[in-house]
Order: sequence, then structure tokens, then C-alpha cells
Amino acid sequence: MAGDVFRALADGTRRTILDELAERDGQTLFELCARLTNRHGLGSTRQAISQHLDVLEAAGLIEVRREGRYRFHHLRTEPLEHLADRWLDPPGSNER
Amino acid sequence: MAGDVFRALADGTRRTILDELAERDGQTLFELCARLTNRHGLGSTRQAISQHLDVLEAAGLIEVRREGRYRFHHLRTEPLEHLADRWLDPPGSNER
DNA sequence: TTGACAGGCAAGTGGTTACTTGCCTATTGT
DNA sequence: ACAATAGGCAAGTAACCACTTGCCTGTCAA
Repeated sequence: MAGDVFRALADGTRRTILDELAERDGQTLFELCARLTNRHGLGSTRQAISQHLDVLEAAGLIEVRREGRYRFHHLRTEPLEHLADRWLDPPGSNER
Repeated sequence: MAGDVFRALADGTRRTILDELAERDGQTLFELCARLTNRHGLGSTRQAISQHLDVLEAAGLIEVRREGRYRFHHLRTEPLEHLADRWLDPPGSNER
């Protein structure tokens, strides 16, 4: 549902996670934790980040690929593509 | 801030309010209450809607124009226009 | 000027959410 | 085998958020 996407994006930490994955896709949980701390000044625990990733996955914004003891996170931009189209038709003119 | 926009859009009632204003701009609080109840099956009180409108205004998604004892609400689509661009560059190739 | 109409203010409540803490499981290198 | 690494589960807490309730202000028509 689209509501899940907006709810997922409503949190600043989650938006930063997407930023990180947009810059370097396929990071593991530990990589993300390290980079969020070092580069973005976020001091969240591993569990907190893990829970954020769950929310992002439920919203379809990331895809999780398990491999051995690693867990790679991939950005999925599809749900982001026509997010606000619902309110943006006027300019053209042809409503359905 | 962009975070305010996502937070504002995270609520279903607020998204429906934007739908209503997209269809018929410049409604008053009472009009909105009536139409949300009758057409969208939402049973919220006037105050609840009023608070939602405050949030939408704070996010820059509506503009409020006072006139006599009426208060007209207008949709502002500008904050919606490049909402997700932040994560959508990859396809092209030319980062800033 | 009085009453009806449109809206505002503010305190309180219940549910949700972000985050922590503590412990557990699975995979891998030596 | 064993320890280190990568991650998972679940209960508890504090803050936030949507919504209600009760009362108040301002505008207009009769």
C-alpha cells in the first residue's frame, strides 16, 4: 500500500538509510551502522537500524538478499516513482 | 523541511483531504468535514480535521486564506514535485 | 442586539512508534 | 572444536501522534 511508503519515508533515519543505499547499494547491516554513525552522525544501535530496515522492506523500498551469514540490502526505487502523481495531474489537462 | 512533507503525507486522512482539495480547491473547514464524511466515509470531528489542516499548512502543502468568518484552503503542489528525486538519479548517469 | 454560524484554543487520552536492553542463533575462520 | 562475526527475537520504555471534549472568540444576518 502507498500509505506504507509515506510512513516509511516519514522518518529521517530511514531516509538517510535510503541515501546511503543510493550511494552504495547492497550494504550489510553492519556496514550501514558504521556509515550512518561515521558519515551521518547518527548514534543508533544495530537493533534500531535493523528495525528501520524491516519497515523499509515492508514498504517495498528495499529488497533483502540473504547469503551465508550476510544480509545484503538493495534499494528498490519503483515505489518512489509516481508517489505524488495523484495530486499533480492539473498541469497537463487530460483527466482520465 | 522535506521531512514535514513526508510526515504530513504519512496519514491517510490527510492524503484524502489533499484529494478533496485537488478535486475542488478552496474549500472551507465545514465543507471539508461534510465531504470527508459523506463521500469518503470518514467520521472525524471538526477539530480533528482542523488539526490535520494545521499539519498540512506547516508542511507547505496547503495555503490558508482568511476572509470574513470563512477560511479557505488551497492546495500547494510545489512541495510534492520533486519529492523522491533524491533517490531517483541513477537511471540517467549525470550526478551533480 | 441577539442568536446562529464558522472557527479557535487547550487539556486530556489511548494507541502507535522509535529505541534500548538482554539474550539467543547461525555461519565462518583458525 | 571454539571463538569471533553477522544477525535475530522479544519485552520494556519514553515520546509522539491522532483524536476527543469542553469552552471561547469573531463575523454576519434578522
